[in-house]
Amino acid sequence: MSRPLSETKKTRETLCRAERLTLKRRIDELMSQGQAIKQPGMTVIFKFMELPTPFPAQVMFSASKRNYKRSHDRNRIKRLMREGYRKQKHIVYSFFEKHQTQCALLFIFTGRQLPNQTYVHGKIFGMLKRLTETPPIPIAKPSDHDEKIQP
RNA sequence: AAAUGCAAUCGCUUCAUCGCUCUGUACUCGAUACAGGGAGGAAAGUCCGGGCAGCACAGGGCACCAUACCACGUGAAAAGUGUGGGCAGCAUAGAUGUAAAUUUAUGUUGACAGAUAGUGUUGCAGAGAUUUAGAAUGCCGAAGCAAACCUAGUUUGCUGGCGAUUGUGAGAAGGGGGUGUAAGAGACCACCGGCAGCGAUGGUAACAGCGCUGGCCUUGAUAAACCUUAUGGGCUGUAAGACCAUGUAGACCGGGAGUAUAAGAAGGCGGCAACGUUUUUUUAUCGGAGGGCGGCUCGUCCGGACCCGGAGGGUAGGUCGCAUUAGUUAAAUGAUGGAGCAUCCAAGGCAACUUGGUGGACAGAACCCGGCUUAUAGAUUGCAUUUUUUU
RNA sequence: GAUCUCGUAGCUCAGCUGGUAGAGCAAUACACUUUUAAUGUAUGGGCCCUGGGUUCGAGUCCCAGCGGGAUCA
Repeated sequence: MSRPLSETKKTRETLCRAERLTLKRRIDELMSQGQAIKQPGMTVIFKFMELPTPFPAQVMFSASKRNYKRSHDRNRIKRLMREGYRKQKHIVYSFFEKHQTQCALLFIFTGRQLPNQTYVHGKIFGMLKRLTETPPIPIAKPSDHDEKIQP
């Protein structure tokens, strides 16, 4: 499963399919058992679990249909979030690799108005910084459900 | 030149860096490198239709639904749509005319068959709303009866006659004129108008104008009320459907039906044999129970023993369907910067324009195709009308 | 992707074959009561989701849109 990655692949600012969360069963598990970090405008749900990918994390992005009726608005928000994550993912990648773990991430945009790139970029940066402050759980052990959300 | 209406087209361009998706090729097989493709006019709404799939192979009649001026394309097709035409309405302009109006041209709009096949509805108002209606305001005093008087008659009242006038209403039984009459009325006459029928002419046709009738004129509106006529339509929908994998209950309850007939072949058993019996299978006849052809019925097909209903149990993963160079299964087109081109704002200028700033309409394919509808900053082109300016 | 329903007073709903808008609760005022509640009487409140069309006349019929809700193997 986990083939050793070349050093260039890890450091380059890419986001291919193996780095995205695509399986319905795993998404359901993340939604029901994951922990959440909330900030105004954005929420992150994450869970340390074993993933069928050489990358240390898999990610997905979402925007609520209730706040954004039009599909092109939701598409744009997801594209902006994907761009921000792509540029800054090395922050969490190095952190996860140091602790020998894998993590599933779900970014939910909860704002009301259509944002621009700099706003989303800053939000993603703050989120990733706070992720590095959480105590990671090695993938060998089952995750603890009753863990408190970090302030 | 501007504005408005209609029709049509476009709807940011380009460069650099980073990144996404599909296909192909290469090798050290990493999801690495290279090459190529990569969102609209509406992709939207799902309002119509087709491809395609299932319901047995998609049959007849009724019911139901849809459509409705004509010709030619497109289409399986009523349709829809394109081009051209006919008719009707509206607007503008011109001509004739005192005027009402008529007519011509241009533009534009029209769910544009039938109300003389039948049924229904037509509130309120009004005398009366469609079986030759009705008498409120009215007109008449010819005819009949009665009374009075100045008694061959006149007046008044009642019976009566009338449908012109006023008024109501969306709509009141063709128009104004004459004859006629007690008063009146298409009751009659000429003209005009409408409808129907017939005839010939022009046109492929819709239709047009013309002529004729001892014809009808008592016959409003509504079919987007039922309906009539003509034409078309079987129903359900890609969550259709096919295959693989996993799993389960051929169990339970209620109801119904009962294992056909004949011939041939093969095997088993009994018997010395003829033969008998039983199982499997083929053909022919019959086709009960029940079911299908999603409304009913006819007709037809399946059905050789199980069928119908109830209540439950189980699985809910994958591949195909699925794309002629967009293409996926949490679903790809983005970000940043530079230059240009629009919009908007501010300042300057008589103006062309200059400087600075802002910053790009509606909107994102999910099986495909055609039509319709809706959203749309702005730009361009054509036609028509109006206004102003110049020649 | 497909199929189907519903928009009427502040709320929940009637309104059948077209004729001009109704019920219950709520609100306001008055009466009763020391006061409130309950009760009784009266009153107001609607561009019938929006825009066109048919018709003398549309909540109702037809067309298009907007918004809510439900279902599918």
